[in-house]
Amino acid sequence: MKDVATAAGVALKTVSRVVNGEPGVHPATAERVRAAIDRLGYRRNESARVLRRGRTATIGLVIEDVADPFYAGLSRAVEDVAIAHDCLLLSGSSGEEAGRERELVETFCARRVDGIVVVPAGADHGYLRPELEAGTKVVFADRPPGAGLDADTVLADNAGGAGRAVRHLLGQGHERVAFVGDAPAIYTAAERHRGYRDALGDRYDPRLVAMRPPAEEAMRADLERMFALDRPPTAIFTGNGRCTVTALRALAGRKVALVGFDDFELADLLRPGVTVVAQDPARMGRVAAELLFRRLCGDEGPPEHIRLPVRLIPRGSGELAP
Amino acid sequence: MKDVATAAGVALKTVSRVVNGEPGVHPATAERVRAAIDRLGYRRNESARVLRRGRTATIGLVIEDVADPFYAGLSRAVEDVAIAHDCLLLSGSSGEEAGRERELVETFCARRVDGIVVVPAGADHGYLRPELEAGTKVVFADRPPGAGLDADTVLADNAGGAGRAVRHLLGQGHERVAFVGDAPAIYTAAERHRGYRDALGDRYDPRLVAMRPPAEEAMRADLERMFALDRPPTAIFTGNGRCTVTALRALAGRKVALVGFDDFELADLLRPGVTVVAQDPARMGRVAAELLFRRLCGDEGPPEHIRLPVRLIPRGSGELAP
DNA sequence: ACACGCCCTGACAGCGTTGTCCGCCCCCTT
DNA sequence: AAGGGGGCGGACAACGCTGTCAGGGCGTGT
Repeated sequence: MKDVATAAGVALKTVSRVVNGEPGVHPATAERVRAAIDRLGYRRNESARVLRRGRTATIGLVIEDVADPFYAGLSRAVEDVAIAHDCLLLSGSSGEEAGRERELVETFCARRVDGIVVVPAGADHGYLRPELEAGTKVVFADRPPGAGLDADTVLADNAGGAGRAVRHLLGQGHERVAFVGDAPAIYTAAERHRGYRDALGDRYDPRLVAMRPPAEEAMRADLERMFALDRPPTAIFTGNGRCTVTALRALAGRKVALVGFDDFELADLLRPGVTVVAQDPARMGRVAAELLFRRLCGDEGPPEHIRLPVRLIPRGSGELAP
Repeated sequence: MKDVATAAGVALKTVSRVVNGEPGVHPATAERVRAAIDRLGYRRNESARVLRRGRTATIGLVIEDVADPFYAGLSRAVEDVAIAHDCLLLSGSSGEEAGRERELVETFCARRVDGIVVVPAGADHGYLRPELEAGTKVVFADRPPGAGLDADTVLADNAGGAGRAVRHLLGQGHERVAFVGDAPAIYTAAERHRGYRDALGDRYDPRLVAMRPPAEEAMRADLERMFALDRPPTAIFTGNGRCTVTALRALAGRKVALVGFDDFELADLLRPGVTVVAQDPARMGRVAAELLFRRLCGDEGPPEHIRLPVRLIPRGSGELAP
């Protein structure tokens, strides 16, 4: 910038004014400055600007894994909202590890992001307290923060959606509905299990429940165990997109009714089409990011807890008779 | 930091030394400083650090759309490599618009990212020249830069893979193989078309070629037109993952052999399984990012042009007889 | 013609950090 | 006991930018 000023024969501050489109610069001068800028290939140093002004125009996003379609969709929506607010997005995948989540959040804070959207992997967010006090805005998406922290949260209607799925299967005449979900430590998995159990009431049988990170072999074993029971399941409710896909593989053509939580591409092209309880990851991302920007714009209201609806999409697999 | 120094009763610089783990600080002093840091919830301001040191420990990634599984996979791989080098990742989606690509790249440069991995949407990268001269390292992935710029590039073997797919279909006895690809302005689409045409030789018939952004209705019309020909296609080669999925929907059960470029989840669960020429997006991301970091570590060799192999995965749809 | 005011420009400080350099003090050696 | 050296701590400037404030030149009104 100094070089530009020298080249254009003006003061540093005048160049700054031109670069920032501030008023009060003679058009001819501005033109000379712009010419110098082009000639020298000058580009403003945002780090210095940030240092001076205190706002980074950057938000952070911590998700579980960008390569998961659910989070990819959420990610894209957050990005779009950020762009609309002239912000950039720093993102990182926690890989479902609390430590990694914390590292990411702390790194983002050290870079003075204006705010963060977090899909928490850990259960303790005490480490966030100093950040929150320092004014960093945080919105939790998909899962709530650990106990003792009341913050903005955007969740899907997990238990409700699970209940919906189970009642749909019961409505088809199924009496034995299994649940295949992710590790119980994961909030969404636990909530969906709760919704499943509540909807089943007396019919609930823990032998029909398998909860662990989805892996084909393990799931196949779980399913075999269930099918070997006296009264085997005639329907399965899977707890998230990856569980659904893994289950479809593990079932290998066995004819069972199935409803999955989370929609996924090609669910309609399989035979039978896969009935799902669909969330809208893009909407979740958008809502979370918009809430974050409202906070950044000075909204100081009490923490909001938004619950997004889910919807059942019948495609065939959930309508199979027992 | 000043506050910490005051609180600990030491000089600013001493705190800096503690924070950076520099030697030459008495253990007791260091402990006092750390206590003050904890007490005050101090966190180093990276912006100031960047300003002073000149390195941001951040790299940029410009892709077409994070929500596309191909780019999501690539993205995750780049992120992993960045993390391994203690770098953060700024990412943005160009949405296949040259202007947006340029904006993203320029914004990243203004933030002084150390380097950028770009999946170019535009064809003219003259705007990058000043950045390159300023020392910003750029690696192109999936598509090469526009003419006149020789830079590090990581590409898949597009034409070769397309030829492979077509020869596979010809080997099953097909004489009429159609190509359904993305817009011809997209490098990968054009290359795959080239491979397709070269492999067909005399059998090439432009009436069996449809190239445009994949949308179900338009593609259905294109396919109907082809099937209405005197000698309709008995096999289809689709030019990328989205085209494959769109084509599967547009075909709606019509029995035609099909090989798609790009693998996708569930391709094995459809009936028949979808035969594909698979690239490895994670590998592309990893290779590109590692090349970038080699450059950042001072490798000044001539630009590299890496071509990644693809592999044919037969699953049934490509093995249907005419 | 003079005063006043407006428009434009520039000097300067400071954002929070780190690199350089200097000086103190203590301990060891002679 | 005096001199030298090393280990430790501190003062200062600079990174590139922007906010504040002051000042110069020129037009306008009386």
